Amino acid sequence: MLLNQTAEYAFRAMAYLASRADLDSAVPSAELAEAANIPGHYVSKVMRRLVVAGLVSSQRGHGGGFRLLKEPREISFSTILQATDLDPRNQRCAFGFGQCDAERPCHLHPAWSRLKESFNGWAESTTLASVHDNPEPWKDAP
Amino acid sequence: MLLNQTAEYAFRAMAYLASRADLDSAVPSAELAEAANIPGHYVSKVMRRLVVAGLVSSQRGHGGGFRLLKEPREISFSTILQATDLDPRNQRCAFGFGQCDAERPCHLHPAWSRLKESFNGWAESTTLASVHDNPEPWKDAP
DNA sequence: CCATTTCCGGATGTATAAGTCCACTGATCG
DNA sequence: CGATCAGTGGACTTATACATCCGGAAATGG
Repeated sequence: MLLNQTAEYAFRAMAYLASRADLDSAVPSAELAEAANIPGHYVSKVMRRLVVAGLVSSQRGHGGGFRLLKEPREISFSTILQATDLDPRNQRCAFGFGQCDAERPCHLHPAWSRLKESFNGWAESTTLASVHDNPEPWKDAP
Repeated sequence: MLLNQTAEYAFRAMAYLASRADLDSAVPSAELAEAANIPGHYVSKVMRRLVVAGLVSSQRGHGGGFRLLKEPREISFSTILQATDLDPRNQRCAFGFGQCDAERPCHLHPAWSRLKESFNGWAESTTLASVHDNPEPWKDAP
């Protein structure tokens, strides 16, 4: 619930990119797969979305790989979710029917709005800079 | 995202049960399917979970159906989520690996905790009583 | 009792997400 | 240039959630 598998991968990959000392060096997909615990052959699928969304750049050939296009603190979780087609902004009301909206709300619409607002707030106010909030390095994971 | 399809059905079914004037009369699955917009043959699957969880009772035979076992205000969204195997309390950290927990948190664990706390708070503080917050009746949906 | 109603639950089918595979393209280095 | 490296993207397979089907069991009413 909350996040799907592909979004999780995207977050971990982005967090890994943001956690490295040299943000300008390229990280090949094999390293990303290992570091962010993403199935080897699935990395390219995940990263492609982030490239298309303009969050990371990709480079082919020797010495190529992926790198962040912005500062970690400029990349909100919301933009990562948008890149993985989970844009929290256009989620329909889970409780009403197709036509439930602000003008013709269902019985539970206020409850839905509260949830959505709090999720949106979280996604927009949290950025990759929070990678540095926590001292535990990724490498500690066995 | 946020809620899966089965959980949505469960919420709508529960909301319909809570919305009726006579809470003690039984509602057959055919009526639930119609009212809560659940695929006809899938209603029993959804309702079974709610029965097992002790939120509703079921009765077979003529005049049978489902009815709430508690007052709407006693039924929190959290208990409905638990009934549909989406217990928000035991969701692992989406950002860390398998071994990410409070003692050995990953880089993004604080961000995850904030999200989880806010979701838990919402699910526990919202009840089916909120069905009456909104004047729009379900029947208005074409 | 018997007929009917309604839930029960396993077996089965379908849609979508997740994951794999591979031939291709572009970049780099010697 | 030729060898190698690394992302690209389409085709394919697998896993999981969603949905359907149907025989059966309990409850009710006549």
